[in-house]
Amino acid sequence: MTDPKETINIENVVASTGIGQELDLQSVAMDLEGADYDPEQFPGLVYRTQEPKSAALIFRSGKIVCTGAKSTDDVHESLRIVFDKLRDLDIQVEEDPEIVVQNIVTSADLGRQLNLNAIAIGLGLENIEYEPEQFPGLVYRLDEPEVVALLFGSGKLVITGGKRPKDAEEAVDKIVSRLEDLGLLE
Amino acid sequence: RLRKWQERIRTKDAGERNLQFALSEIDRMASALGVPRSVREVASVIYRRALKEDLIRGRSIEGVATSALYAACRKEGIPRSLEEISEVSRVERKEIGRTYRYISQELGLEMKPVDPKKYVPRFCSELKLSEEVQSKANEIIETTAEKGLLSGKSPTGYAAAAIYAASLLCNEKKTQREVADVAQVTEVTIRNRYQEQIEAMGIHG
DNA sequence: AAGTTACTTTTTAAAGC
DNA sequence: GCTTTAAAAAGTAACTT
Repeated sequence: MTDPKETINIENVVASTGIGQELDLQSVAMDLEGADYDPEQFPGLVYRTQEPKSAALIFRSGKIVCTGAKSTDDVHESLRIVFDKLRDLDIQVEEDPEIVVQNIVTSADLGRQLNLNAIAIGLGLENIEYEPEQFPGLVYRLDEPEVVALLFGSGKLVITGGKRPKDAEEAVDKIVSRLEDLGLLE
Repeated sequence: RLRKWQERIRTKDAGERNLQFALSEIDRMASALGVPRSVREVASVIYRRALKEDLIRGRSIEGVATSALYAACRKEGIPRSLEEISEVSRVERKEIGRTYRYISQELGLEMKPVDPKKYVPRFCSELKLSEEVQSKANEIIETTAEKGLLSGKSPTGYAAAAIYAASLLCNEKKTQREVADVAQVTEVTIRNRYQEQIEAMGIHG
């Protein structure tokens, strides 16, 4: 039997950083090829990196948000590319700006089908949200670690809201043990 | 001081008017849906609780009133789908769903997931199907749900597929389109649920 | 009927309305 | 509250072919 922990896969990492300098997004948009900038729609400029794949949102304040990376290493690599592109445009960028991981989205597989109706009752209707007319997943909010888990009938799940890869592992362990205690796994 | 007193009266009047508007809207929608008086009363109680707990701030009165009615229908065991509810409300389906989840959580309504069987009598009646078909549909729902087929599936689509299957088994066939129309789901959904259900029942149709 | 695209849920930062 | 970005899960829906 595969340990559900070993099925954990990081799907998306969101991080924030800043170059410590104000930017004229209009000119950055003109000089940076592939940049999408529509201030009427959104105040940030969108710049996509190909390898590793990610999308960076660059703001007038010089703050940057990076999304779509598959690991924390990829976040750093993507942002290094963004910093270099800005330097190519003669924009001063700090040596290495602090990068803060804000959210990690993970998927995992419990390896067996789940009876979501029974789980909703078992975990306590006051702690969960399960509205199959609106969304097929059961929403389970954990306190420790502070993450949100989406459980599906297939046994697959999504863990989001964590800041460290370890948060997802701890969450999966807790979910597995709670479901086992309730006799709702297998 | 006179001004402050007038302001209080004005505020009180405004609050009274808002409550009256919300309750009349619940009444109007309940009538349009044809639900019994007990449901309107439960909806009124939920709305007043939401008002007392200050859950309406930042939300529309109509949105909370509609959500209270949706919750009341479920609490009373005669659920209406969000699609049906949105047809008698000027609030869009997505907003009703969001507001419902919010007040449900905040008021601790502890709503159980909707049992698809609750839709069988009304849908079958609209389709003029016999008691026999209803029983068969209920049997299909119960048996297949026990096997875990219900997880994550919409209750209306699940009920629609079971009714379609039962109508075939009882020689009172209704087309997928006819059932889809009363349940307000697509034929594709009925087809998908139907296939899973007959397979789990060991039937070959 | 199959295939594609797209929307539902959750999370998170950013600046501005 | 909303706007934008990414990503997974599974269900439902609306298109086209």
